[in-house]
Amino acid sequence: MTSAAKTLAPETPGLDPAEPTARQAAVLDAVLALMQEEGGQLTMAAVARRASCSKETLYKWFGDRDGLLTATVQWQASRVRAGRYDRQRLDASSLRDSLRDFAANWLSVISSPTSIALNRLAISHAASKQSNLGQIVLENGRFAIGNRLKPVLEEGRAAGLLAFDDTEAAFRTFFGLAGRDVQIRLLLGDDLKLGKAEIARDAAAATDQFLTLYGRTDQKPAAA
Amino acid sequence: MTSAAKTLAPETPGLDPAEPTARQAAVLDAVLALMQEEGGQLTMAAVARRASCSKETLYKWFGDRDGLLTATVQWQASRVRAGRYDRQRLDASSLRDSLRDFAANWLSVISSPTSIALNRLAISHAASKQSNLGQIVLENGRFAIGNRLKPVLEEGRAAGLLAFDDTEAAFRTFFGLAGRDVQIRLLLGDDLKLGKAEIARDAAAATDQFLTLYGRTDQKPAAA
DNA sequence: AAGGAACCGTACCGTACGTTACGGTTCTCT
DNA sequence: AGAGAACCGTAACGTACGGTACGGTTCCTT
Repeated sequence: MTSAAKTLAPETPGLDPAEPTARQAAVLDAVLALMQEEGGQLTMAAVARRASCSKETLYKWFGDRDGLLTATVQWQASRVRAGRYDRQRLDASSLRDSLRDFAANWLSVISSPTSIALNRLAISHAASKQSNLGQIVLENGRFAIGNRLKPVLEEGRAAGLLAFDDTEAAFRTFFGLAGRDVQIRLLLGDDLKLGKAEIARDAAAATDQFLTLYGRTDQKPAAA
Repeated sequence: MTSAAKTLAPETPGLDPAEPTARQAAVLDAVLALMQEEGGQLTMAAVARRASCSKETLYKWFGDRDGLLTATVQWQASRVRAGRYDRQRLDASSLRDSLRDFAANWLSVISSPTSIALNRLAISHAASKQSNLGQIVLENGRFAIGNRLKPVLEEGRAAGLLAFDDTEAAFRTFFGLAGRDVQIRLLLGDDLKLGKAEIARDAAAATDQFLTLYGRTDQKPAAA
């Protein structure tokens, strides 16, 4: 923590989170791959070996081990930007579809090996208070999905499809209905198996429950 | 992992999880205290210093570092056995009270510094696959509350107050409604403040939502 | 009181790993 | 082609920490 660890890619000025070069991205992918393997040998030497680069280069690019891990977390976060929900005309059916997509997408994310490894890493570091990995993961996970879903909820309310006072509270209910015990079980090593089918089913169930709680004129239209 | 690490307290035979002696319990409490401090110096030397005992004794009693941590987790688990819910006659009101108590108790547990530290530790170890701390924590957390709450749900169903097919699914919904994003945020270091008042309010809200989803003839009896 | 077990405090050992240093190679620029 | 930067592979260094050894002290047993 003494030396550089500031500018990640000097050749692309102006970007603060610092877009990594292709080679740097390959290194970060190596880190991601490495931390998903159970043996968990996440050492600088292992990263250098896996990425076929020298340790000197790692330190030159990322400053220290913490910088490398932070860059890795941000790198992964930067490509989860998928799934924009363009505002279409909202009726009961499209709202339900949107919610289902959100829930299914979220379940897919939190059950992916990458997310599990990343969250474990960030949680470990949150214990030692040595970095802000936890904040980064939160910002790109729980809070990011909140910021993307809340406009949908408010549009649903504006369209008379949903009824709630506190958007945040409504979102947290949806979050709980969708996620339930999945994330904590996976983080603790329970081998919960979540296939596409289960995710789709659970996302639909959570959405139906949410609409039961917050839907307005909408009710059970014998969906399934 | 080469030497002892089997019988924790030879002077109390017959107990498999091995009730620790008073002195040993003091050591385990030192570990618990140590892992709640942010600096997180959870080394054998630090434990010995904190507990005013020698490292040699630690190794004699617990075998190795992993044995010490496992004993600590089990020690903490052994005293969360509080909150037995004696089956009283179940009416709508007492069921609602029971559910609120469960939710409030669970929120208190997961927001306590001890639980946070313990879960962080277990999650870190789940990454390295080096022990079964994760399983122990799951067994005494998520699954323990499930086993205690499910009978209540089934009594509620038997009494005609609740309607559901799958007890496990109903419990998981309750779990999600109560916990929502609380645990993951706390584990990742978000400084979410949960006082008694918030817990009581959130537990009541979760219970009301659960009863809306699963209650039978029961509805909003203008409780508050 | 004598013997011994248990235990404390400290010193010591070996290893793992973060970090730095360096020689040799490849790539870039002019 | 030649100079210099960037980088790879490997070696070396220092420290932190898990685990062990040992002398001295307390306490229990007989």
